[in-house]
This record gives sequence, structure tokens and C-alpha cells, in this order.
Amino acid sequence: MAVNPTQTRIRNAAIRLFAKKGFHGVGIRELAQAAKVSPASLYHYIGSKEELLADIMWESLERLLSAAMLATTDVADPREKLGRLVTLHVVAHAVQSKETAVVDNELRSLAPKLRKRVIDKRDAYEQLWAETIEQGAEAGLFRSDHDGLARRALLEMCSGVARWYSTKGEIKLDTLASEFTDIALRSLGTGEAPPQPDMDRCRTIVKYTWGTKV
Amino acid sequence: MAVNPTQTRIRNAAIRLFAKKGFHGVGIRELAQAAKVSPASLYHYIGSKEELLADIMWESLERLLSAAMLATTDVADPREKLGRLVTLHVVAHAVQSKETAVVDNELRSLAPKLRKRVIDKRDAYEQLWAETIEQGAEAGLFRSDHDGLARRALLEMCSGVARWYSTKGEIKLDTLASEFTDIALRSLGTGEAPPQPDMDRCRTIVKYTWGTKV
DNA sequence: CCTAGCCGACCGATCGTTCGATCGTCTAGG
DNA sequence: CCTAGACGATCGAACGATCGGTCGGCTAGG
Repeated sequence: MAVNPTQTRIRNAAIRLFAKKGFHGVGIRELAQAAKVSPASLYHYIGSKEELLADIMWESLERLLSAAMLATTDVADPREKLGRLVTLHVVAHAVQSKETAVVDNELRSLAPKLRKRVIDKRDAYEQLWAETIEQGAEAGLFRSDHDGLARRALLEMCSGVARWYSTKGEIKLDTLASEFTDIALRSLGTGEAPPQPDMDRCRTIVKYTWGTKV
Repeated sequence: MAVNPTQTRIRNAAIRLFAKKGFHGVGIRELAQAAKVSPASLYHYIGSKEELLADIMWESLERLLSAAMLATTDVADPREKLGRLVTLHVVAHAVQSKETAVVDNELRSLAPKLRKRVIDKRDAYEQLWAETIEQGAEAGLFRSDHDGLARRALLEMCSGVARWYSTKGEIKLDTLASEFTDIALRSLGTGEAPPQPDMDRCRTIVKYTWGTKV
């Protein structure tokens, strides 16, 4: 999980370049130069270019999933649960926009074997959303979403943050999160004013999961 | 605009392959084979691989923009206007998922010169959304969106359709469009039940713009 | 004869990857 | 304390393959 400084440099360079140019748009030599190693040395740290991509994607999803589970276990109210899922998802895509963009865009660059591991993780994560929405529907708090249409719409909306949000822009992270939570809950809601989730708890989890950001 | 049958084959093959593997993931030999010409013959129809991509993206946006303008001119009610924008955007991303996916993902593969033309088109299109939302806000029908946050959220949500919707799935196109319109209007709305836009008019425009689909 | 369409052969460049060798560091045996 | 050797890290050079693109020439219809 990237403890070695050289490993970390390679990992970070790969995330930055893959996000900017796409997996196939980055050559090994360019990657090596950005990580300040020779192309040959690169292969002491990675199995192959593709494995490097798969590792990055899987670990990114692993962090997102564990953060989401941490935030939703023992939460009874589906509205609170969904609000936290949205907040974490949006904040993750805002502060880790590079690696989340890679996760969202580069699944196609993985051969079936490596792809499966990543897809399984992603499905496990999206399952959290599906369960939460279903619970809300059963409780009469959300409109039912038996096609998963609303879930997909909301996930795409929240993931899109990585494509346009800039931490240097005028929009504060808190504004972003609460606005998106609002939109999400009102999309699913039955009309009542949606409650805001426990922001402090989410902030703590974000800090714990992704480090010093936020 | 692709009247020649060989041009059309090349265009369609490029859209399909670029959407599936990404611009840098497709070689001209693979593209030529899919279009049933030799790699050399390819260059009787395209200036370069990159120009081919730029043309595809620009034309796709051109169609979307003209369809959107066609659907919104002389429409006074901002809610009706936005409903039609959402419907057209969603339907376009559903039935032309390949080329819209290319538009959404491959901007980074274009050198600045070619990129500008495409970005200008995209901005002109998004401007339509911005104006409509602003009109709605001034009329007191929408919550104001001075950061463009809601606009971006909705656009990402609607564009995401190209990533998951399948015309072979169980969700009907009408259901998709009306559900998304509903979500969009309730995201912006002040609480009243959102009106459904003129679906027949939208259907006509889709047919006129993208041909026999729908 | 001209031209549009088409293609085999080839261009230099770059692709992902491997190999063998050279470093400095650590450890075990005498 | 010295030394032999194992070890991880590093890299220059090169591998065959493929990259985007070009060129000269062939063919067929007007």
C-alpha cells in the first residue's frame, strides 16, 4: 500500500498522468520520468503498467468503500444514511479528483482478469447505495427505485464532481456537500424538507481515510 | 458530414472504437480494419486520427445544440424549457451513447488548437442551460444557482446516462426521460409539482436530428 | 488521359518490457 | 575486525512489436 517513498512517487505520478491523459495516453518512459526513476527501475515496483492501474483503482475503491461503511453502520434513518453516502462520495471526488476520475474512466483499459477485481469492489460499494435507497423506500421516506434509475442518476451526478470541481474555486467543500445532499434527498424524497447529515462525523471519516485533506 | 458510404463506415467505426477503448487505445490499423479499408486508404478520408476525433466530437455537439435550440426557442416557461433540455440531453445520451461518450471523455486527447473548436461548441450548449436556469430563478420558479453548481450537477447526471443505459434493458426511453426531468425540476424547484414537458415535440426533434431512432 | 479510390510497402518514432551489470548496504563466518 | 557474498535498488541498452503517417503505383470509370 505504498509505504516506500519511490513506490509513492510512482503511484502519485501514475494517478496524475492517467487522470490527465488516460491510461493509453501515457507511456512508460513518461511515467518513469515523472516518478524520477528509469523505465527499467519502474519494473522493480510494478508488475506491469496494467497491474499498476488496477492496483490504483482497487485501492481507491477500497478506501471509498471502507469510508462509506464506517459512516453508515449503526445508522437507522435511511435519510441520514444516504446523506452521509452522498457527502462522502462528493467530498472524495472533490479532494481526490484525480484517482476517482481514473476509477470512473479507466475500467475499459483493464483486461477481464484484472477488471473483475475492480468491478467487484465497485459493485460492493454501489450495493450500499442500493440498500440504503431500498430501506428508505420501505420506510415510506423515499420513492421506490426498483430500476435503480435514481441510484444511477445520483451516483453519476456525484461522481461528476471530479470532472469540474476545483479546490481553488469559489465553492466551499461544505457548500458542495450540503447542496448535493439536498438535491439527492429531494430527488428521492416525498416532499418533506430533507435533514442534513452529521457533517462532523463525515469530516472525521474523510480525514481518517484520505489523510490530512479537508 | 459523411455522405460517402466509406466515410460513413469510417465515422461509425471510429465512434464505436473510440467509445469502447478510448482514443489512444485504438490504432489506425484496427480502425481501418473495422471500417473495411486499408490503413493507407483511411487517409484519403481523414486528415489525421486527431482531426477525425475532433470532427466527430464537434458534429455531435452541433447536433445536440441545434436540437436544444429548436426545442427551446419561443418557449416562455423556464420549467418547460428546462424539461425539454433535460429530455433531449437524456434521450441523445441514451440513443447515441457511443458518440456522446466520446464527446464527454476525449476532450483531453485533443491538442489545444482542435480542442478550442469543440470547447466553444460545448460552452454554447451549456450556456443554454445556464440561461434557462437563470430565467427560472428570476421568475421565482427555481432556486438561484449563482455558482452553476446545480447546472453542473444536472448536466453530469444526464450525461451519465450514456455510461449505463442500455436500449436493450427494461427501462423505456419515455420512463427515463420523464424520471430525469422530474428529478431535475425538483432539484431546482421551489416545491410545487413539476410539469412534464411537451414529449411529442421532443420526440419530433429527436427524430429530425438523429434520424430514425426512437 | 485524368482523376478518385485503393493499397502494399515502408518511414522514423515510440510502445511495453527484459536483461545484464553495477552500485551501496547488510550480514554471517572466520 | 575483516571479508565474502547475498541483497535491494538502480540503470543503459536493447528486444520485437506497434505506432501514426507517407509514397508511388495500380485500377476503373468518365
